[in-house]
Amino acid sequence: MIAKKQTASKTPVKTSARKRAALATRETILRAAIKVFSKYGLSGGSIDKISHAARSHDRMIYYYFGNKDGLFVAALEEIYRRFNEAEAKLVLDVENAEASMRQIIQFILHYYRDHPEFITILNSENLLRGQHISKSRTAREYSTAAIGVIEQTLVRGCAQGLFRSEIRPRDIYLMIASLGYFYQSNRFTLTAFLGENLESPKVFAEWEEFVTNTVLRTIKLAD
Amino acid sequence: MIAKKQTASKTPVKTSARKRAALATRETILRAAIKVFSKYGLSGGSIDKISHAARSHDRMIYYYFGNKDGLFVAALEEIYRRFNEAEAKLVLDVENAEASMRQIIQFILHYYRDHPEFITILNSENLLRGQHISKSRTAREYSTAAIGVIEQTLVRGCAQGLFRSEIRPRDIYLMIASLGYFYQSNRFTLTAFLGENLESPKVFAEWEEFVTNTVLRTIKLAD
Amino acid sequence: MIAKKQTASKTPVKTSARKRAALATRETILRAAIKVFSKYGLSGGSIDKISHAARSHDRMIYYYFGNKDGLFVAALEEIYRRFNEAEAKLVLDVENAEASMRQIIQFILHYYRDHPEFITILNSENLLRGQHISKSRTAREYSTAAIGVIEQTLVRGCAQGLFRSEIRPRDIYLMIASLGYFYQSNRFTLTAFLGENLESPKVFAEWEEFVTNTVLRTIKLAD
Amino acid sequence: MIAKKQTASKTPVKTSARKRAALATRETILRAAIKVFSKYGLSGGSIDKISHAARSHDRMIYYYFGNKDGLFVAALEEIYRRFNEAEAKLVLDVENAEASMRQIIQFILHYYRDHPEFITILNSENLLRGQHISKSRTAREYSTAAIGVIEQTLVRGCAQGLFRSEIRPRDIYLMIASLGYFYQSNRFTLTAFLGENLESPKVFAEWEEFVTNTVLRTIKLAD
DNA sequence: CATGAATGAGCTTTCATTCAT
DNA sequence: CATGAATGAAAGCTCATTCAT
Repeated sequence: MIAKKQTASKTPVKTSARKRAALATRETILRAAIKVFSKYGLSGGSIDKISHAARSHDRMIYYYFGNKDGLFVAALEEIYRRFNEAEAKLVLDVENAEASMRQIIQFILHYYRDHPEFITILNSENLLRGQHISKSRTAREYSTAAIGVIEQTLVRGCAQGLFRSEIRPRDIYLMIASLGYFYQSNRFTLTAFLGENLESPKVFAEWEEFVTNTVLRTIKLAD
Repeated sequence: MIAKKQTASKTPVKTSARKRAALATRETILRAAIKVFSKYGLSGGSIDKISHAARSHDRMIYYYFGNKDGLFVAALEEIYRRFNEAEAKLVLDVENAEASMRQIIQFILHYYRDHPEFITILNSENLLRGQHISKSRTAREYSTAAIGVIEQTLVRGCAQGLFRSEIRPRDIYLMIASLGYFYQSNRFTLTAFLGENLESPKVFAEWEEFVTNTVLRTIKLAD
Repeated sequence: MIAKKQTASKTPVKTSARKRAALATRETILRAAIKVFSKYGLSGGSIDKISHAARSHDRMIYYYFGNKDGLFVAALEEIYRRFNEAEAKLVLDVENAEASMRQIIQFILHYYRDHPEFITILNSENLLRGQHISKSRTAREYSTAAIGVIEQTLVRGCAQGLFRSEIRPRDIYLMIASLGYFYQSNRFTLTAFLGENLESPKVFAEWEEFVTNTVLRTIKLAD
Repeated sequence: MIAKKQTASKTPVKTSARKRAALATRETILRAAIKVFSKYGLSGGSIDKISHAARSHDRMIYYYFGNKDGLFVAALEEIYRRFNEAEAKLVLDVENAEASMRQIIQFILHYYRDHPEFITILNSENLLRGQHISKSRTAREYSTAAIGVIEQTLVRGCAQGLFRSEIRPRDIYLMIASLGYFYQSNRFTLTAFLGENLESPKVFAEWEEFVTNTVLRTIKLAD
């Protein structure tokens, strides 16, 4: 019933081949699950589709993740983890607050564009009214990091006399996320709606520029 | 085999009781479908759940909508129709461009807040990569209206020397929609993420103000 | 419940347009039923497929034929009727018994080839263990005619000192029917089985010749 | 998702009890399928009827045969296999070609009489225009054997100066099959048609004699 | 660590048929 | 004479999950 978590090895020096194989199976299933859930949603992404995509067996999913919900939770945590990992690698120009902010905006918009599974799985979770994420302890930790980066940049910009002081980091985070997320999440209906292909590089680049200008206009002091 | 569309009656003066009842059945099913699809998504929203919610029978769904996809398309077009209908009722203060813009922003944000089915069904459609909307002829017509309102307001503001002229109406439409949509669509994961209840009236009001200020800051000429 | 038969008009001189239209509907449905039952069998040939093929409505089938079984019975009797009608048009060379027999064989083999629905519907009825035909009064009448033609020819051949006298007409009828029917009825499995396309004109012509020779060899006195 | 064929065990010495039980399940289903398809045809023979007849569950049919078509193909191949198996057991009197031919005719006619499922399932397949058999690799192999027996007998009879040399084995095969098959396949409509019960042993025996005499008359040299 | 077998409930869809006008 | 609306049962098939090794 209860999913077995990939526990830390007691003998860290020499992991047995068996254990490594097991981890590989677990990872393969998880990767497949992310792909399938991303494409079909939670109810549309069947255990069968996933085990097949992972070239494994239904039974293994129950072995490693307990049940379908357990697998979905693991998928959800994994996509958050990946986003965080990517963000941690972001090297900002500490000298230049505006450049930093541009980098952050670019990072978020590009991450959303290049990781559609991040968006679709989050949407699935929101369709379920966040019933999994609310139980997860890891979610909050990740948010602190994400907003932290923005906060530091805003503080630096303020100190340099470039940015407005009354701006809340959380609002800027939401603003950038909104402008990046909605564009990707709804690109299919928007494409039909606007009669313009939002997946074209040119259209995306224009949007990126608009977002960057708008965010900076929001946080910068008037010249 | 073929879904019957609710066609205009040939004898408009005297609609028979049966015909009225039939329309009612169709409407009841459609309303139930919107609710169920909204709550469970396309694959999660079973025909059975819908017919039960409509106090009708599975068979009638096929009678009126052909198949599940046909019903989903009808639901999709209906939520667009409703949004458009609501927007058409919006009475703007033509004298005051800034007030107009505030009204538009408020309308959109409130509409998203009060019609979660609009958001979840659009998300479902985007999960399916827009496979239904791309076939719909009505989508484009609706968009023209939605952006048209913004365009007129921008033009008026420009003429009055209040707004910047280089702003594209489509960008402002996307901006407002993004800021309103993402907040609602992702409110569950965001609530867990931020540790702040985005459904609280106070938090919503603050966001509304932020969005309004930000959009106006974007379009207004510097004082 | 009970199918309404196409009753004889009370005013035979002047059939009303309405009545003619009704007959047309009935005939169209019957023709469509024969096609559909022929292609899909009784259980595979749905009321819906038939009414659609007839460009009519399900309800009309019940109006004219009572229920699905009634329609099948009508189809069955119609294909027998058509066969009989065609046979009645057969003009035999009364002077020459052997030529007559050749004509009969050719007629049967060609009729089976050109009317696959005759074969498939009979097969459907036999799958149902003849449950419809056993109730039909018309079947026996038809058989008398069919065998009668063969009997007359055999008798003439006998009188002319050409044919053996101990031959039973019923056996010859069964023989010709067997050799013609099996070839057509099982042509798909035989084609796979023999690796030879039984639908090719050349292969059919060879079979026709073989059948003719064999039947004549059976009934003719040794020279 | 994919039908599992009953593969040869990797450890042939010691088959587990579970594996044996599984094979039994598969076999029971297959046997039930043959009975049900035989009685109701392909579309009339429902999965439910079959699983019930096999005292198993719907689900197991999909587990072992993939889908209904897969089950039908298995049934089709099985009845061919059985016929072939029975024919292989046929011990012919090699010294006497005429006796051999009588044995072959008797075997075929009796097999058709005693295995009505062979006939009805073949008819079902022909209704479907041979869509399954054409994909089967085994069909051709069986035919070679069936005709081979006749060919050998004809060759021997020729060598003994008893049979005509210009006779093609394939025609004789078709002739015997036709005369045996049609009689059984259409016995219900023929019974109504002829007013004679073709299932009575006496009538069958007479037909068997007629067929034997006719075939021999066809292949034998005139005395 | 892995797997083949089994299960029962649920899925979307089609069936033949009847009702009310 | 014809038709749109309605119905309940059953169809083929997939679902998440557990059992026995």
